Amino acid sequence: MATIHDVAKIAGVNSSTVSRVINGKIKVLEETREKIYAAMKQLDYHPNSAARNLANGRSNAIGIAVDVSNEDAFSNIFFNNSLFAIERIAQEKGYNLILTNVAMQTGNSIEKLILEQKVDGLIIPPSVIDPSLINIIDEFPCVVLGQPKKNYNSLNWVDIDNVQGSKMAVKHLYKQGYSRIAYMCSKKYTSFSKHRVKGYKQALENLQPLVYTTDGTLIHAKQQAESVILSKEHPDAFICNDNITAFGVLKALKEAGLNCPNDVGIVAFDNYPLSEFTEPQLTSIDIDTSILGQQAAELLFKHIEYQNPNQHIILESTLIERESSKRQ
Amino acid sequence: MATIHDVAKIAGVNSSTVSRVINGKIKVLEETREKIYAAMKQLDYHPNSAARNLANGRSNAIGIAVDVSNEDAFSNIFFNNSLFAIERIAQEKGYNLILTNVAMQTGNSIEKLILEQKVDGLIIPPSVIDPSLINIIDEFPCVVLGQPKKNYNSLNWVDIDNVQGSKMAVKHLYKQGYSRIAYMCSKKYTSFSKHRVKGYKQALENLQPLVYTTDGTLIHAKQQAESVILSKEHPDAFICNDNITAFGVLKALKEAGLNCPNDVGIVAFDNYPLSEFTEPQLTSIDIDTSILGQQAAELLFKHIEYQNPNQHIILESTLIERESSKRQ
DNA sequence: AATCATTAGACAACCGATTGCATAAATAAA
DNA sequence: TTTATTTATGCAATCGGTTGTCTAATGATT
Repeated sequence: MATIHDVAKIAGVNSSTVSRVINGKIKVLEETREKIYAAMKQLDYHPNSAARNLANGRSNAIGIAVDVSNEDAFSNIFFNNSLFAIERIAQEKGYNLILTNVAMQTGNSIEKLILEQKVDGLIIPPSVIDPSLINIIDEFPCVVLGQPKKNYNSLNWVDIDNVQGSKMAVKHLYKQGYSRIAYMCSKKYTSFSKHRVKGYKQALENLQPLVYTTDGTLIHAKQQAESVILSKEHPDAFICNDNITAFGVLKALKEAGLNCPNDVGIVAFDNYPLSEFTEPQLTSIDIDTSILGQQAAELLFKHIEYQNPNQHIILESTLIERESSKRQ
Repeated sequence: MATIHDVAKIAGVNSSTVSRVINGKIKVLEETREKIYAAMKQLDYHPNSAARNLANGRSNAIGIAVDVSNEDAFSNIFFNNSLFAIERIAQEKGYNLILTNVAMQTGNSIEKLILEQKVDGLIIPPSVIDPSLINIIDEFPCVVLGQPKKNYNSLNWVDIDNVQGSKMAVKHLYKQGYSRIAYMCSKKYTSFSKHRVKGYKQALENLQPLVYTTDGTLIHAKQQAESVILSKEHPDAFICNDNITAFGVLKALKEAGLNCPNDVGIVAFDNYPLSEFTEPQLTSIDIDTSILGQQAAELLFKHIEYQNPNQHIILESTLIERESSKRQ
């Protein structure tokens, strides 16, 4: 591969001049510029990124960490619109995107990405944050995709307003005449679920909360629902942590001979195309994960290019009323 | 950040010795080794990856290109198990994974990844291959995720046996007593669809093929199906290019008052958890995209670490019989 | 015409690793 | 004891860019 020195030789100038021309850091005679471009073309020159990174101390890459032990893409918010949005913005900025899954770690690669200077910034899920990582991150450009625990609140983060989402769901169900509202939570440990359950409990006010948890699979959601609706005083509405869970609950209701929405109502987080397909169609809390990713990326680049924005962004979610919560 | 020279100074040795100790390329006195490790620890030393890449001419990264203009993660095979599997293997090998979406390209970044030496190998979809890329790839380690066009057949690739999948579907439907089998194709231009349609046509033998295409959305699949089943001589079975399409067709059937499987049978590609949830449960052609990704990654590393394997791998798919193709 | 300012580009150090070669010390062989 | 061999480590070049500083040439100022 041709180097900058080869180009310089052919153009009859010094490599420093070539470098400055490439990076637009100098005024040169039109004639010189043309000779350089001609040489670059002739040699099909492309700057070596490692050399460039070494010289200017940047990697021109951002890292995105995900934490998924389970290959089921449906249940993983990162692997949908967020990731696309982040990739798009990185590309616009001329950055590469390095993807790493911390769940199947052989070393702690987030720390490696920072310490070996492989990335100029990071987008991470709340689940990977711990004191030792915090220690390393310090002022390193970083955005958390989801609200971290309170003691890590000085980090930049972007999140859906999950608390508000749950509250909307509860209020909506109340208004529709449901009174014994349960929460079917699909994944105990994510920050999303935690906040949703929190909002649910707050909105219930003095009533007794009913929270059930599943391992995230449709089957398990169905089983959980089955065991719940057997009792006489079963809930007359479920808020489901995601679409898959809702499908499981719906199926359980059908098999138990209960009508949704008349006997039991459902509101579900996520708003996949499939939620319009079910019978009844699912009332959903729509979270725009594409904007989530976009905001995270923009925050990150603010930090990289300018300074730590020290910002928290909470995105509103909207309730889309469909059939599953509308008694006839 | 501490450099190798800082470590060397503190350990009282030359940086070359530190380098060789780190890379295990030399026998040193136990005493020297200990001094070096102590210094590394003291300074919290981590080698700079750019310098390392520059010096040894490798990037320790592989690139994965995807070609998705549409954010709908459901319809995109890359973003599910394949990507996970690839990431896992890359991590095991100590490589980083650089993700790029060629569909929203501001430059042609696959070529950049190669020419600027940002990656040591590439996994690409068939859609991005063209003569100019071929020209650059030459003997560059590369694996295509999906079978490319015949004239690019010298590339390494991994694919599902889509032709066989369709054939299985047709034969299965015949055996179940269906005779007018249509193919509902969701995305015209992917190599997957092409081979599936091909297999479908071959298995039909002399019968007239009926191929309908959609834009990939559930809604459009439903509309297409509606327009088809109005005619008196409508198909009595559909092979659907993916689960989403099948859901659309199923919905159209229900609304038209046609019973599935008794009036119209369905076999669908993909085997998402949801296919067990529908009523009737979907007979599916299960393709293991996790193994697809794994094989692709393994092939790529063979090329990177050893030599061009010049290999094509075709993975069998299996038909999972459920209710949607079983007349009662 | 003499002086100063500006401009275009060259020189060389530097980024932080790796590695071929050289050398000193230690050990073995004669 | 001298020479040959092995072992442990140092020296310095190199990978391919970037950038601070210097110089020569050109132009402006008085």
